[in-house]
Amino acid sequence: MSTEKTGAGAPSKKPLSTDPYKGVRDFYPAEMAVQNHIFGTMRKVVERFGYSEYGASVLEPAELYKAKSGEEIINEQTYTFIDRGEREVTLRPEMTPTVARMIAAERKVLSFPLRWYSIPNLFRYEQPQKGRLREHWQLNVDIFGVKSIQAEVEGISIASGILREFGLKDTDFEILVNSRKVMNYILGEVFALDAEAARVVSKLIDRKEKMPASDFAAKIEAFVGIKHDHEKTQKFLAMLNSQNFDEFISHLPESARAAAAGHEAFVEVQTLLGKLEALGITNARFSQTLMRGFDYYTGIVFEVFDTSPENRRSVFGGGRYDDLLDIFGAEKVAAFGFGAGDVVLRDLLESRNLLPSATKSADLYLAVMGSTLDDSAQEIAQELREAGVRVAVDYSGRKIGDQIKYADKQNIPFVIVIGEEEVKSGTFKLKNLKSGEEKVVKAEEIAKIVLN
RNA sequence: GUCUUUAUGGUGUAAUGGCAGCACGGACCCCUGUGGAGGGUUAAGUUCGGGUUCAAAUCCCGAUAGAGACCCCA
Repeated sequence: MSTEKTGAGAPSKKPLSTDPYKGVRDFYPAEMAVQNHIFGTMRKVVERFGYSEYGASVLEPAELYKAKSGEEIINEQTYTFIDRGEREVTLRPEMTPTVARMIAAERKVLSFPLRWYSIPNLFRYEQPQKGRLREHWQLNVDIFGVKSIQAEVEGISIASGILREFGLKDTDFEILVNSRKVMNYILGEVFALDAEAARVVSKLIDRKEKMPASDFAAKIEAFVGIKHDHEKTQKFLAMLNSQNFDEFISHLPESARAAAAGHEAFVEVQTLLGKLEALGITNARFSQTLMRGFDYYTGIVFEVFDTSPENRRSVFGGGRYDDLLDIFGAEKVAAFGFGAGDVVLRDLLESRNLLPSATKSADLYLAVMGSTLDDSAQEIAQELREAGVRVAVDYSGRKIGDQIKYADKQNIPFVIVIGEEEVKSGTFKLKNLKSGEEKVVKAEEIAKIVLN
């Protein structure tokens, strides 16, 4: 043990682990470059739609998350602790309550509509698994103050636009759309389930794909108010298995069909799909089994899935939540938004080879012939930096060959060797490491060639 | 919280109860104004804590961490 060698008599301490905390990641420069690429692409697309970035602390009063669900139990999947002033504090597990809080606070001052986005890190205490860690970053895009379906159209266009910007084709992903109003109507009115039964059945529907069809059927039949009515159960299941909206309607009980087809919520879904298609978004479709876990959604909900079965988790998800400001006693604001987590997105891009390859830390490396020339090299570098070139200087005093080797390993494309002659004459041999070419240039020509 | 599975230098691996080895990578040296080469030197490892055994990287128990599934999903 190396530690035991060191201390002469001193009690040896166990060295600290270099592992990051369970379920969180270190971002070494290579991973950080990927992360920056992901965030940069998101920002580019979102800002194209006129959205402004906001931010907030990772710490929130725990009550913010209790208030939302109305349940007493603070969710077990949060990091919650008591601070030195006896306040109960939670590391934010999602951004929506925070942004709702911010908007409620400034409700009277802000002019709507607001188009806001943020890329916060979020925490949840759970067992890490594919696509789920304890800390992740999530793009949050929200539009406030737009009641019309155009908010949904815009939000889903952004989601689609981001994935396209990453290089994905419309066939690589699909956008599933449902409506809380549709499902409330179906479960509550058409199948006459009480609120509790509707809630349980909603959860079941959400998990439908995770269990054998027979189990699912048995649970549906056993649970809900359609107990002992086998025919009705079959109808219900057939409805859930529908491939499209028309089929879905056709499986409703005869008596409800006409009313449903004309129901505002049903019309809304179809309108949305029509408008998306008109914008060239061809991969959106109705999905009656899409539920989403949040209780606060009030209308349209959507999720984006990878069409290859490798990534089962939704890449993006969101919906309309018009009532969330209620808990702050603020006047209602219409809201539609979605989140896009970095973990699942990264998995998706990686599986399709759409992540950028190594990035360069500098454009030009100055190899220096001996440390007496360091100062001269600094001066040359400084001038080039003023011209916008990213320049790094070698102070190692190593042999030129080694210095060039280093530049190559760092993926720096150009090298200039700084020696007595160069400093005196002001002309340099600019070496392109990719091609091996070497070109004699004057100082003022360097920037142009390197930045090209 | 539950289950499955894994854990050997920085990385990738070998050693199936009997000398912890190899490759790549790192540092240094040789080659002294031009890279990926070669030669040489060197540092660096059995995740942690128990147990079985004459003997443990190897078998057993526990912990921790990774991967994945469940639960949950914010």
